[in-house]
Amino acid sequence: MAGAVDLTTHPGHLARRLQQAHYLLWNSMVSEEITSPQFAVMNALVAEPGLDQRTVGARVNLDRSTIAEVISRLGRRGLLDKVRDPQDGRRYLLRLTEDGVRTHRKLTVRTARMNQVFLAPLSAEEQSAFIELIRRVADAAEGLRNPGEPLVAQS
Amino acid sequence: MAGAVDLTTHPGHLARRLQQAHYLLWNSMVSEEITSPQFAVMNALVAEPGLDQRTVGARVNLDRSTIAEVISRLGRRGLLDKVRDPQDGRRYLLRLTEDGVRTHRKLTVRTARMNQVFLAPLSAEEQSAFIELIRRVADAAEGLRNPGEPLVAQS
DNA sequence: CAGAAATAATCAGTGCCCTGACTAATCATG
DNA sequence: CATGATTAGTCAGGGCACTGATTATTTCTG
Repeated sequence: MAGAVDLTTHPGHLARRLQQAHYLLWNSMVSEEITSPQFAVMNALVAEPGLDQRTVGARVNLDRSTIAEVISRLGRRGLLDKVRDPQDGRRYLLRLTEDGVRTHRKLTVRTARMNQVFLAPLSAEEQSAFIELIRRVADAAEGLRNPGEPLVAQS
Repeated sequence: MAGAVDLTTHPGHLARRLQQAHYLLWNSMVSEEITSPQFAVMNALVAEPGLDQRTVGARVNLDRSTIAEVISRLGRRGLLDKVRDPQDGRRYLLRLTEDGVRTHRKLTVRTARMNQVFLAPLSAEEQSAFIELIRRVADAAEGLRNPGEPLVAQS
């Protein structure tokens, strides 16, 4: 074992394991059709209908290429509509269809149940700490890449 | 915003963001050639040379398909050797090449630096808590899928 | 020892995630 | 108002991650 490190102390390796574990739990408890990133996009459009792709991507932390794929899949399933912005011909304005809204509502319930199961091994205080610590590390790391961009809206 | 949930309280969404943030930091601070999962595989083979694919996968939490791809890439770059097990013709026995060992050693140093930067926003106590909480949640969620399999070696 | 069950690896198919190069539309400046 | 810079979206390419089906080998059992 000369030279090997203990990966269970490496946050990156743990982050990957955590994400995979969540992926599997989502599949078994929430949906086999809609993925967690797809739900995040739908959720952003429930909060703010009519956003363009780029902005949705910023809201849910998906880059321009990935958001395009996710949106194309949601569109193919009839959960979302794309319309050219008449004011700005580069943009597509996105909004959920009736079906999309219904699906989002249904998954919201299941997601809450899944979150409980996922966090069940922790006490209530630990759950809050867990959420807060991850958020701080993720925020900081994301901030390293977008040095200029303020996190709160800038008018 | 009727019906939208706050994703910053959803551990799954945070896990994805954390993993992505780590991916980007790895790319800029450790290597653009070798990925974090590839490093994990190499590390497992430094610890236990001669493992077969399946077992390496179990050590680093990668499924049979993914581990095959990762190993194939490492093989193509000359970092790892695959030899049929003479005792069991189904298995491939894996071990790093000289170059693989050298590369692992070099990345180990950089990985340690990256971990410091990644965790820098947390105090020392928070860093320990962060690691421990993620590990407990990931362990528990992984346990949900492999009900029978004990976590420690079983003879 | 032959047929059945189990196991290691592969393959096809889907989806997420990034980068770099490209197109089309808009905006800003001279 | 024309040219250049910026911006929204697409596309090609590489890598990670899963499932279900298939192949080859070994093991278990009658």
